Order: sequence, then structure tokens, then C-alpha cells
Amino acid sequence: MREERKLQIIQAASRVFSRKGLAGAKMSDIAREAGLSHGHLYNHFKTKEELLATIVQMGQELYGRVLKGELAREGDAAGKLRRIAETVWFSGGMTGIYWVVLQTQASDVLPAETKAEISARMMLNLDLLTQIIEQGQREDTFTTGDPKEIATIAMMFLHNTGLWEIRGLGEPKHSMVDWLLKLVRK
Amino acid sequence: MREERKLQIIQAASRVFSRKGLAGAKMSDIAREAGLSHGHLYNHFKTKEELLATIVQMGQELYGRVLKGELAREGDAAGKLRRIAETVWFSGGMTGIYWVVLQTQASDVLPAETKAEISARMMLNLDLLTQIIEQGQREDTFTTGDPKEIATIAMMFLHNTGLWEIRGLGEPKHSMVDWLLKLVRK
Amino acid sequence: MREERKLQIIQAASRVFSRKGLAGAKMSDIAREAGLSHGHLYNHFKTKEELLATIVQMGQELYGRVLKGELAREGDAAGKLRRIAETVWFSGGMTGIYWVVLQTQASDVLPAETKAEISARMMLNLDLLTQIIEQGQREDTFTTGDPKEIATIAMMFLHNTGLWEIRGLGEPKHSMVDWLLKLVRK
Amino acid sequence: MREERKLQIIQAASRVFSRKGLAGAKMSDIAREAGLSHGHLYNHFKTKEELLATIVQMGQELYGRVLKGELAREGDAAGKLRRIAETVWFSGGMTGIYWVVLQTQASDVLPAETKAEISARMMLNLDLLTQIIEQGQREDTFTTGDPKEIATIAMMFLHNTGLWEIRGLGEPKHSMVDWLLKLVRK
DNA sequence: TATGAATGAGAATTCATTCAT
DNA sequence: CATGAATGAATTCTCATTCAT
Repeated sequence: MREERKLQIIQAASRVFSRKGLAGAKMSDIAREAGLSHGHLYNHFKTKEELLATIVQMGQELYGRVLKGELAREGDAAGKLRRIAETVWFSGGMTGIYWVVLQTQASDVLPAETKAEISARMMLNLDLLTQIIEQGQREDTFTTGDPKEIATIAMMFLHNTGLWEIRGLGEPKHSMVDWLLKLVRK
Repeated sequence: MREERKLQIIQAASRVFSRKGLAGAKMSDIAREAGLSHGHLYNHFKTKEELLATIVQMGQELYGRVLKGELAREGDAAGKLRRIAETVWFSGGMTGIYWVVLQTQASDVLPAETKAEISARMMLNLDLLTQIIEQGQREDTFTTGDPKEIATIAMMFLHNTGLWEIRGLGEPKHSMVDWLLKLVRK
Repeated sequence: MREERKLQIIQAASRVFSRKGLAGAKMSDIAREAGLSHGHLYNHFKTKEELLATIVQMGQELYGRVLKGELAREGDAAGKLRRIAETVWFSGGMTGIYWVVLQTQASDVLPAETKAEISARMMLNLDLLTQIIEQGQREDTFTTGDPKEIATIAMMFLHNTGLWEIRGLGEPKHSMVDWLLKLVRK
Repeated sequence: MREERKLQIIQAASRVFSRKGLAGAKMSDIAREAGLSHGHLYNHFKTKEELLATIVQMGQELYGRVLKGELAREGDAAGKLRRIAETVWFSGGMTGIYWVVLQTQASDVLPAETKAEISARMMLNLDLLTQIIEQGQREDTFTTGDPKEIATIAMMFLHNTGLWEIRGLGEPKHSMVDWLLKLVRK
């Protein structure tokens, strides 16, 4: 029904935005990708801008849920980080979103206010990752230093590895997790 | 005179493209940034596309020259990597270019042929970095493993740290070099 | 519906092109003449060039149908020629097209390839007229000589008389047919 | 010197205007054809419009001089017509002008006032040709009827045959004169 | 005179958005 | 809900014209 149709649009739009860039993605491209008429998009989203903002928000929240899930789980920090990386890199749909978020911050397609909200959510997620880093430090397996800085670097590594496909480097290998752990380990 | 004017346009365009995104950068923005009329841009570049392709090429070649310079120099691999990072992160003008290159590869603003040329130049530069990694391995200070894979990861780290400003994380700190070395060291 | 709308644009464009010349006809002029927004023209024709090429092709085909119709008909060659002239000069819409075709061939608004197609269609129509001349020669009422040359001259006379209005000489009189026949008769 | 340079521009412009159409002919095309910089054209003609008007006027006056020359000359009307045709078709430079004049009348590149002057000069020339037709009628070799109408048709034939090259039909043959005479003879 | 860099008004084209069906 | 024809603001690009050298 309605919610389902909306999701279908969001997923199509994610793919198109990450493939074509924010300004380069046309509403008609998105409609075609979703198998709908372009006019119909407007029955679900008032503007292209609203659609974009929705995608970004949903992507960030999905990512936040993954982080929270791992945080709440039993097990050591290294294992958590490993599973997060696997999810980000191989679950699909998530790496494209990050690329869209990045462009969102760089451009002024979205109004400053919306950009600020996105930034805030990004910080929220960074805090969650920071908590995992702190757990690793308590377990004495992660390197010492400002946990927030370490989380920042880990997050950067996490997301940018996800962009490999876009860069024409192919899908990241599973062994990339080891590099991530090399970075944060003692 | 003529060449100088062209360079002036290229520099202005680099700034605008990296600030606004490929499709979001308007020719009139670039003209204003360069302090020229928009019509005049077309006396130097036939189209926006040609201007973009020129910027990317020049940026990649500049980066290539930095790598070659370090490669030819005396000294250990760690020192070379350190100086490369300093240049990429703090010399200005270069980090923005990488962001533009990345968008270029992701979108289809440029024709496939041009994109292939950009990819080829990217691989060329990756080869140069690979040679530095190999030197580090011969010196027995860098971690073992496929030098090309290590170079790829180092390059990713190098460039994406440069995007911090865009992400609203501020300019990378000089201490980031230590993280890069932690990644590649034994 | 769709086809009808397209025809409406084509007819408006014919008028504007023949009134203002190829480069002088603005898309906005055509839109206004058709009673549409300029943007909508692009939902039917990708470019001004494509619109022009379509007009020319349709005009030539229409003219070809008139010739074929007469050729298939009973009656003597003189009568056929007479009716063709009447149609070309007084049916409206057709003389303007010829003027557009002429400019098309003279200028390089259209690519060489398209111009070649137009030339080919022109020759096709000339062949049809040649057949009528040959009939007249068989009937022994038309002057002897190379029928293709005679057809060429007759066609020239036919079309250029149609341009009288453009030259400010007013609409051709019906008696002009007699001049045409004087030219081809024994 | 100055007048010579001006003539050089006029001749180059004639070629370019007849090849590319009025709006399609760029000042830079004309400059290149004349072997000058485009800026320099403005030292001789205030605007493109003035240049065009000058070309047309000179062409019409040249044609008028040819007609006057024949009118003043001894000999029969048929011989005069024959020589006029030869001049118009084979002297070069003149046929292109007629094509330009024709476009001038059809378009509104020139202001109404200038167009009226051109029309007036056209009528003047038509009167000269009419006098030759009248001579032919007095000699009893030309067909009877309104001499002005005959002159109009003869002039049309004269000029449009000159357009053959533009239409891709090649240069008119010398034998075309016989067709012209067939048209006006008894 | 002669050049060509520079300008900006104007034309072609694109595409988000609306709306009748 | 769904469609796609229609609109027009915004952008790219062109080219006549100016002007410093």
C-alpha cells in the first residue's frame, strides 16, 4: 500500500542519487527506476528536496540502528566493529547513502537548516561508535588516545571503503576488516 | 596573458566545483569567482564539460608530480609518505580536486571516454604510490602483503582525510599522519 | 492527441521558418505561433534542428504525394502539370516549405547527412515530374529534349513562382500556369 | 587603401551571407573569409546590419548598371537578354547577391525602411528589364501581353537559374539562355 | 589601422512542478 | 492513485559589439 510504495520510491531514489549526483539526478530518472510516472512522485513527496532529505534521514537512522544494535549486544568491541563493517559494506543500500550524505554536506542543494539536522544525526552516530571504541579501550585491545578521534577515523575508513565500487575499484574484500582492526588495535 | 587567464579560470572553477558539486556549479558562479563575465569563459573552454575535464586532468597531473618528486628523492619511505600527506592535506587546492575527481567518477556528467582517461591517470598515480610502499617493504618498516593493495588503502586514507573539511569535521590535524603510518607500518 | 499536437507544432514552425529564415526563427516564436509554451516544444522535438528536419521531410513527402497522385491519374500531361501548379501555388502551406528547403540546402544549419537525405528526396520528386514530362513528349505536346532537364526547369519555375509573395510581388495569378505550359510545350 | 579594404570585406561578406544565411553568417566568419580580425570589420561598418544593407545595395546597383548598359547599346532585344543572362549566371559574385536579397525580403533582419529601399531598387531594375521587353515587342519577336508581367517572369527565371548551384544542381549551362528566350519569344 | 580579449543581451535547452484527465 | 501533457524559471551557450593595446 501507501507506505510500501513510498519505500519503493526511496530505494529507487537512493540508487539514482548516488549514481548521478544530487543535481544530476532527475525526478524522471527516479520515476523510471521506480517504475512509476514522474508525476506520481509528487503524490508522495512535495519536492525533490523533500525526497532527498527523507532518503538521507532514513539512511542515517538505519545506520544508527545498526550501531545501537551492536552496542546493546554481548561480545568484545573488535567483534562488534567487524560486524558493523560487514553490514555497511555488504548489506547493500547503505554505502550509496553515505555517498549521498557526503554530497549533501558539500553542496547547497538542501537548506542550511536541513544540513544542520543531518550534521547532528551524523554526530549522534559518531557518538555511538565512540562508545564502542571506548569499550575496546576498556578491554585493552584498542589503541589509546581520544576515543572520539579514533571513532572519527574508523568511521571515515568504514564509509570510504564503501565507496570503492563508485571509484571503480570493485567491491571491498572481506579482508578489509583486518585493515580496519589494524587501525584501531593496540 | 592567455595562459595565465586560463589558469585563473581553472583555479576559480576548482573552488566552485568542489564547493557546489558538478551539476550545482554554475558557469556564472565560476565567472564571478574568477572575476570575469560568463561569456568569456567560453573563449577558453568550449563547454562546462571541457572545463571540468581540464580541471580534473590538471589536478591529477599535479598530484602525480608530487608523487614522482618524492619517489625520485633520497630518504626512507615513511618520510616520503609523511611529506605526501602534508602536501595533500595542507597545500590547499589539491584536496578539493580529489573531491571533484570522485564525483566525476560517480556521476555521468562526463562521457565514458573521458571517465576512462581519468581512471587511467588514477591508476598511474596509484602505481607511483605502490613503488613507495615497495620501498618501505624493502626497508622492512612497512607491513608485508600485496603492495598494490596497501597503496590503495593508503591512497584512500590520504584523500578521504582531505575531505574532512567538507564533512564539517574541520581541517585534518597534522597528527593524522601518524594514523596513516600506523596503517602501513609493520 | 499526441500526433495532433505534433502536427500543430509542425505547421506553426513551417510558417515561422518561412517568414523569418532558419536562424532567425526562434523557438519562442514557434511556440507563440502554435499557442504553446516554448518548453513544450521539446517534448516533441529534441532540438530546433530536429524540428526543422521534420518540417522539410514532411513538406517534401507531401509534395511527392501530389506528384504521385497526378502521375497515377487519367488525363494528359498538360492537365496534370496544370493541376500540380494550382496545388503548389494556391493550396497554401506548400510554397513556404519550398522556401525552407531552399534555405536548408544553402546554409549549414543542418548536418551534411541530413542535407544529403533532403537532396535525395528532392531528386525522387524530380523523377516523378520527369515521368510526367515524358508522358507529354509521348503525347507529342511537350517540347523534345532531355526530359530530366525539362523537368528541372519546370520544377524551378513551379517553386519560384511560389516565392512571389515573399518577394513582395503578391500571390501568383492563375494565368501563370499558361507561362509554365508555354515553357514546356512544343 | 581604405576603399579597397572595404570592397574586400564586402566581397567576403557576400560569399558568407549567401552560404550561411543572414542570421547564420557570423561576423567572425566574414572576418576570416576576408583575412582580417573581426574587430576590424567595425572600422568599416558600424554594424552587421549596415554591412548587409551595403552588400545588397551594391549588388542591386551593379545589376542595374548591367541592365542600363544593355539598354543603351545597339542591337536587338533577344541579344540583350542573352548577354544579360550570361552576365548574371557566369560573371560570378552576382548570383549570390540575389539570394541574399531574397532572404532580406523574407526575414526581418533589416528594418522595414531599409527593406522598402531594397524593394524600390528592385522595381527600378524591373523597369529597366521591362524596357528591353518592350523593345522586343516592337521588334515583333517577343510575345505580346503586359510587358511588366513578362519582365517579372523573365527576371524570376534569370535569378532563380542562378541559384542552381546553391540547390546542388550545379552551375547553369549556357544552353539555359535558350529556355529563357523560349519563354519570352513569340 | 589592426588585433583579439572581454562583455552581456539574447537564444536554445533542461527539468522540477502542476494539473486535467 | 496514476499518468503524462504543459508550463516557465533557471541554465548553458552564442555572438554582435566594444575597447585597450
